[in-house]
Amino acid sequence: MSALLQIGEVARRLNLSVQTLYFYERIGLIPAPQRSTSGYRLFDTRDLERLRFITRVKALGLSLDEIKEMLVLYDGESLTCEAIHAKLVSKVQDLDRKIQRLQALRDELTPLIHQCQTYLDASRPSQDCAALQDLTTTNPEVSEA
Amino acid sequence: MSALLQIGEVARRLNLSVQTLYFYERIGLIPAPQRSTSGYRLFDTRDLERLRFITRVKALGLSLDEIKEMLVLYDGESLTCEAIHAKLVSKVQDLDRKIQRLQALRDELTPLIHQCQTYLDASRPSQDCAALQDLTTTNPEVSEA
DNA sequence: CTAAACCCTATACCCAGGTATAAGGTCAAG
DNA sequence: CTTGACCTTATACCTGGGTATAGGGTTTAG
Repeated sequence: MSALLQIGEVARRLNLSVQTLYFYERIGLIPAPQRSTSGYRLFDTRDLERLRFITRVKALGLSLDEIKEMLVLYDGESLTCEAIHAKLVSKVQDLDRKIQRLQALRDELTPLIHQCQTYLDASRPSQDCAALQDLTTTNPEVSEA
Repeated sequence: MSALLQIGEVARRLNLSVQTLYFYERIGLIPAPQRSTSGYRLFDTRDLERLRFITRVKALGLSLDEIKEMLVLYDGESLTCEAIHAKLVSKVQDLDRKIQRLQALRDELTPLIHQCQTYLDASRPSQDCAALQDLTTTNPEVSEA
């Protein structure tokens, strides 16, 4: 057990492509692994663990840059509960902000749909749309855009 | 009134950059405007109206491709209530899907935060984090990723 | 000995929605 | 007649997270 694995086997086990592994190495997400005499990459257990950490955190929706920050802590043996807690809290706040922006957009669109619906209900399905009139006559350059 | 405007003035009025207007022309979002004898672009009222429509719809969160589709209807005089209604409904559905994905992510992160909190409360703030252990020991290659 | 199945590097490309830069032409004021 | 604020084109660059392709070397089975 705990054998050294070639890149293809690693890719297969972690469900990543070989190119993705090259890419992760290139951007410094993982360190350069050992090489065989012929120059083949050989990944050990530590490498695999690090990659598992990466894929797991990535699946949680953190960006590669955010993961890189966590890996600095991981490398420094200072991946404490506080540090992780802080990262997770800030990520959740970030998600909340994104959700709110999308909700706001949805809330702006919904009345326009109702407006269209009113026209459709009035059996004037092909008339110029009042909602469209709003869109062309409002002055976006004056609003906060 | 209804004078012809140079590109800089148009950019100023619509709060866009000149380069963005070039870009919109290049990708076919707006038609090539008239030119002066010296080759300067001259935008008329129709051009301005079209741009106002674009900025307004863009502010609603539609992509330039989606706007291009709406402009085809606009150009064909067939920008009916039905057509707009359908576009808006599909956009709202799209927003709903995005919101749900972010919510799911949030729901996955939250218990991890609570787990961290438990350790912090137990006055073991710098110990290895149980949440992290979960992250390194679960097998992402087996899950649905 | 050869063919398949691996591996390597370097480079370019993809998406969206622009932004930046270079290198030049035009127009009005002073 | 020159300066500065405009305008023109073409081209390259940016973000994020990879994917694709070209042109090689290696290893293993038959």
